[in-house]
Amino acid sequence: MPEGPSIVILRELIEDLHLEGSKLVDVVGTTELDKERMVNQKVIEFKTWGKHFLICFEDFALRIHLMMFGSYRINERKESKPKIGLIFKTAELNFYTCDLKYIEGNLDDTYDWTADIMSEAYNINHTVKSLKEHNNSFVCDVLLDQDVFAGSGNIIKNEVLYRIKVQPLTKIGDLSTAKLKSLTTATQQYAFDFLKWKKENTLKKHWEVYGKKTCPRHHTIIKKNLGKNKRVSFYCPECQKLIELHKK
DNA sequence: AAGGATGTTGCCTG
DNA sequence: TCAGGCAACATCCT
Repeated sequence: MPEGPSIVILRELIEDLHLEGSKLVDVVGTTELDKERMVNQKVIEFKTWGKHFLICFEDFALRIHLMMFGSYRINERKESKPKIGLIFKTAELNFYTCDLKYIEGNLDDTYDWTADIMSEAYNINHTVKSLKEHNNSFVCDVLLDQDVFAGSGNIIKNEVLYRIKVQPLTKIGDLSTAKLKSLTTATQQYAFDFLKWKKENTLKKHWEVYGKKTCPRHHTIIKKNLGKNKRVSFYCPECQKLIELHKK
């Protein structure tokens, strides 16, 4: 389910219901969280930060993270009980298998919006700067680091690396500033392509390496668990060579 | 139909 | 001591 663009789709679907300003009539679900706290509270806004979906109230927010297996239903219910169900007078939002948490106070104190690849506040120079604090990290790890690229996930990671022709085990310190800039812009660009394709239901069709056997240039793709997190990487050893070519 | 996967945290161990 | 490994959470598709 998740990766930033999918969470943006969720926010847009919910924004279409125009629930901002309305109060929660009831809150149900199997969560251990204090559900009463939200009853009769007015929702100010729905926001996203990376893979986080945020329901903002006067002085706190509910953070919903769909993790790997999360799902939701809008004005519908699944067979199973929701982890949390938010009942409004005119609508209900049900979330399943998700991680829930209250964020206290101003969200700006918790979230750096300039790191969110889907945000209008996303800032290329700021991201290049934070990349340079990870000179010794592999690019495949950094592309999953939510403090650097909030909202990027394993699909985005693999597709971006193919687009910019960088091998997953390249160290950030071995990339020129210009290449770091391409990495940063390509991640944002791919995220918005992902969003568009996901809406059209054509996302899979556009994958160039993720889940593929051969790349668009017909080379055999390598599938391997790489980096400190050992997440699966798909890459083309021909198109993405591990060389110092990018060093200036 | 078993196995793997768009994710993250926190505990255990050496 | 702390980094790395790995289980846990729980679902759906192939």
